[in-house]
Amino acid sequence: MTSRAESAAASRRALIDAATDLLDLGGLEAVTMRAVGARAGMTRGAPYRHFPDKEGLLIAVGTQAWDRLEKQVRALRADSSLSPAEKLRGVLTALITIGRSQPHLYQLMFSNPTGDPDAMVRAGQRSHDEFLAIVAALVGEHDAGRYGALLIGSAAGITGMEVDGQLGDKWGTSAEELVDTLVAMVANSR
Amino acid sequence: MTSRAESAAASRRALIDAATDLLDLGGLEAVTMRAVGARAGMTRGAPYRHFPDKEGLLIAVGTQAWDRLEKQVRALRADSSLSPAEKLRGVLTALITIGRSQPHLYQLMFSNPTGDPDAMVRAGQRSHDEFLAIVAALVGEHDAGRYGALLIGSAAGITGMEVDGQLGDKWGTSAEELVDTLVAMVANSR
DNA sequence: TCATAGAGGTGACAGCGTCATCTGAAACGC
DNA sequence: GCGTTTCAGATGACGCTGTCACCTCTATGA
Repeated sequence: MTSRAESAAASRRALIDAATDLLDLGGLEAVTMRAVGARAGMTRGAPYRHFPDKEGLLIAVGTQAWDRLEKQVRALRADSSLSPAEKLRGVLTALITIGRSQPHLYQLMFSNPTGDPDAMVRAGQRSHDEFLAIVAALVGEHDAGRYGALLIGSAAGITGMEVDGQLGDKWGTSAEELVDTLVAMVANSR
Repeated sequence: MTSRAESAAASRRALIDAATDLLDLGGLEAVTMRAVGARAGMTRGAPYRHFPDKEGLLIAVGTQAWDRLEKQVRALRADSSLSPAEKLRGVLTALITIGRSQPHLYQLMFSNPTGDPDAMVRAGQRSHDEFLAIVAALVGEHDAGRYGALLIGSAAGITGMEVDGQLGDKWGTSAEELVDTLVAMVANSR
């Protein structure tokens, strides 16, 4: 029934899920290898059977989150009932939603766990490719890179402010309003 | 000559400088209370005479960086030889420059050291106020908040991508080009 | 059937943030 | 001028962390 490979894969998944839960519940400082092991029903040394070190585990957590986002973006792109601008708005809204519901995970996705400078970048590569296709449909192939980077960077920064609670009180606006403004500006600039 | 208050202030400054140096040299993980004390010519317990804990020291480091930026923004705003759009471009470029020359400090400025959710926000308050005045001169008082948040968030996100080295190879653009695009879009949207 | 590989448990170590306690010198009341 | 207070800094200690070496046990494969 439970072959060794199966149980190893299940353990790996349990560890990633435990780390994600701890991240959501108590932020990055709550994610200790000991706590992750305990929450996954193991002891402190067990995670090292599946990940080289803590950073490796965190990269796996971020990769899983990027994979989930990629599926959403892919679905949006395939939805023929939406206009290019609506698809773009959908992607940026999905980003905001992650930021709001899982702020610590969101920060991890856009962070750079010391060491490999672009491990998390690679994790988000497929999402970025999907996103680029949506942007290209709106502004054309030639400007897709420039506007894509502008939109992703802007959305990331805006969501970051939203996550830190800076938007509402201080600037009197919301992340959605800013994204709408941004999409409208890009669509008009063509 | 060196009264007690003076030497205490000097020690405090030395500790902040030491922490900033360590941050620049080896990232956040290199900033340990022990190393900060040692670099400032003291022992590990000494920093606790000037800061309640490590987070307090980091907030002081971030506050100092925001204060420096505020002076730059203030000077830009006062420079009557610049157009509103040029002033805006100058501020965003200053942000990019910090991100490039002191990436870890930059991340700290926009991070949220666990605990007080807006300690760093308060640190940047005066910079933000100065910035808001510049934006208001460009898009009018009514839309200043919305466009100000959009611009700050976008610049922060774009610089973050630049810091992580994502811009050049992957999207084939630069932070300056994106900021120029952004400023042009905002100026045109009026 | 038996050797092996690999998941998981356990003891140990150095480094960390932090605190209680001690020391010495500057500041202050008289 | 002298005793007292205050406070910067030094030091020992504690619990927690990431990580490793080593041990145990069981599914796997010849």
